This record gives sequence, structure tokens and C-alpha cells, in this order.
Amino acid sequence: MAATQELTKNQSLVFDALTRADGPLSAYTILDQLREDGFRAPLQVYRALDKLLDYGMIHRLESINAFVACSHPHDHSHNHGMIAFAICEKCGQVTEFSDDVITARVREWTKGNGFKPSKTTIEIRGICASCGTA
Amino acid sequence: MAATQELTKNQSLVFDALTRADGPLSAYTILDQLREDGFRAPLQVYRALDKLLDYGMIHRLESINAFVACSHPHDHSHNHGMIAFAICEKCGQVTEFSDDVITARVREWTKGNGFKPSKTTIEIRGICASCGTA
DNA sequence: TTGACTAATGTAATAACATCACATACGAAG
DNA sequence: CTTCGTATGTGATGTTATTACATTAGTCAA
Repeated sequence: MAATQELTKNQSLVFDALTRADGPLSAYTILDQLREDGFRAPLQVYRALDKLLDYGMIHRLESINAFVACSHPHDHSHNHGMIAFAICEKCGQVTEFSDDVITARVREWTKGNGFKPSKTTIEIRGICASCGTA
Repeated sequence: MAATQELTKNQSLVFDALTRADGPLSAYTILDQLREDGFRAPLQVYRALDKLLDYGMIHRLESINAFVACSHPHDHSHNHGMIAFAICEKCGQVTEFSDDVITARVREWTKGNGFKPSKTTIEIRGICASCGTA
């Protein structure tokens, strides 16, 4: 496995679709966009998404059942802090950020309660600055 | 509106089902449990769930498409801190907690970025203490 | 080269989650 | 009693995700 993940054809197509998009896409939206590239069934999308999630190249937004390309341009293998998302309900823009204090605080809680975390979701839905002033 | 919310028949049935359950239930699981009480269609469940969410009596767990009764026995009208959930992927147990530091930290971010939050989701999935030692 | 194994893909069907559209009932305010 | 808002009943439909099975393609060892 190279520093930057080698992707299969389907994985590339799905990743490119997400990268082109300026916001989150649902699996079925991706499917529609890739029909002309030969995609026929949801599973082709979901399988690629699963791998891309594994590789840390994309994120799933649980609260809206959609996917975004990771906005961190650099390496994905470290930086194990939790990632939070601010999702604008008007324009769909997603802002990704991480906060060491929140990360530490969550870890404290899980440690203190003997809970072994596998995945943590932090999503803030609301109205972004642009949409709020517009 | 009374201190404790007056519920309609359907709302009571759904709330009771969630209260009886020792873990989160999906809307369709609730529907199945309430068939003998006259429930016939998903909408009957979803409408009740919407109201109960409004009243703050239940929570929706976005990452597993399920609902739980709020575990805070006391009043729901104040305590505006964010609520986090630890969800055990083995036994399904959900633990609800709130953390002022996390709440403050999220607020700082949203203020600093001109983002007006409407709903914040924090869900930690993993293995709970009981399941981890068992 | 062949065979065995693993990963990726193609396809249809189905399951699981959620909403729309429209009709009906029922209680409170005037 | 009429009007209005809220709750309800019901069927159809829309959206999201998985199961099951067949096929293709690459890797590696004998």
C-alpha cells in the first residue's frame, strides 16, 4: 500500500465524484452521476464508499446519510483526533474541524466508563455564516 | 402545556414502548410492537416520534436510525447542554451523558465561525464495560 | 502453465428507513 | 353549530442499504 492509496477503477470514480462535488452526496446521487461510466447498481457505489472510508479518504455524515471527501489535504494515517462536522442546512456546505479539547474530553469519559470506542460522530447542523447573513 | 407533557393516545403508546425497552428501537420495531394496539402504518409511529422529539422526551440516534427514551428523569425544559451518547455495538445499551466542556467548546467554534447551530449530534460507538470484560 | 486463492466487480432482488398525499375524526374557540 | 387546528387512518411511494449469487481479474506457488 502506497503513501497515497492505490484505488481501483470504481473507487476512483466514486472518489472523484465526491471530490468534484462542493458538498456531501448521497450514495444514490453518486450512482446517478456515474451511470454513464457504467455504474448500474447501488452496491457498486457502497462497496467503493466502504473502502474509501477504510482508507480515511472520505467521511460519512450520519445525520444526513451522505458522504464527503475528507477536506484535509495531507496524510490520513495519523492525526487520530476526532473530527467534527458543521453542516449547513441551507446551502449544504460542510466544514470539517477537529478539537483536541473535545477529543480529550470524550476519551476521558470513555476511559472512566470502561467504554472502548470504535467510531465517534460529532455533527453540528445549523446555518453557516454565509447563509446566516445573506 | 403542563410540566409533564400531555400525550395523545398514539404518543403515549410509542413513548411507553420506548420506556419499556432497555435499549434503542427502530421506528419499524415500534410499529410491530404496537400492531395489537391498532397501529397499521409507519406514519403513525413517525408522527408520534416527531412530537416526542419536540417535547424532548426521547432522542434520535442518528448513527443507528433508532430512538431511545430520554434517561434524564427530571425536567426537560432547561439543561440546554449538548447530550452525548455512548452506544454499545454488542448489547445495544445506550448511555447518555452531557459534558459542559464539550458543550462550551462546540459553542466557541460555532460562535467563532458565525455558524448558528440548531442540532448537535454526538455519538460514540464501541463496546461497553460489561461487554468488554465478558 | 496450471491451479488455488483473494480481491474486485456485475446484477437482481429484497430489506430497512422515511415521507407524501389525501381522507376522516375530534376537540376547542367563536 | 360552524370553523379551525390538531390528531389520526391508510395506501402509495420515495430513499437508503444489504443479501445472495455469479463472474472476472490478478497474484503466487508448485
